[in-house]
Amino acid sequence: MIRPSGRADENFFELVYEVARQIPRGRVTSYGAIAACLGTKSSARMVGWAMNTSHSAKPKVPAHRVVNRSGLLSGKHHFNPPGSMESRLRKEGIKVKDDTIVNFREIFWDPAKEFFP
DNA sequence: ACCATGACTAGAA
DNA sequence: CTTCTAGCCATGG
Repeated sequence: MIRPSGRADENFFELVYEVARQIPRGRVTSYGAIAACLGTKSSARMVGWAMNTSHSAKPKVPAHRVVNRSGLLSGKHHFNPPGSMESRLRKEGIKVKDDTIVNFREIFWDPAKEFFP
């Protein structure tokens, strides 16, 4: 983990962006997984908030590859247009049905296990 | 300062 | 499977 402090600060957002940018094409992860990777395991909500403000982040953050722990596209209503999240995922070969990633378990990318070698 | 609201989650029933 | 609870903490009224 990067930040053992367990406390969110300005760096937290940048760290969330960095991790999210490492998500490979065609793979997805969850808010909680990113939070855990940063040492703020119980603050998945803050990861969600970070995604909310990630629209202005540069380089771009693939926020569409971050969903909740069930594989549900809980953040689709924050995209313009709302359907763009699903279409981007489909474009990467990810199957989505009823706002949920079908093979979520198989394409799940855990930053704690695969980001830091 | 107090209170409500979330792109959340783990655990319990 | 569903529903509920508690923990989380930045933001805004």
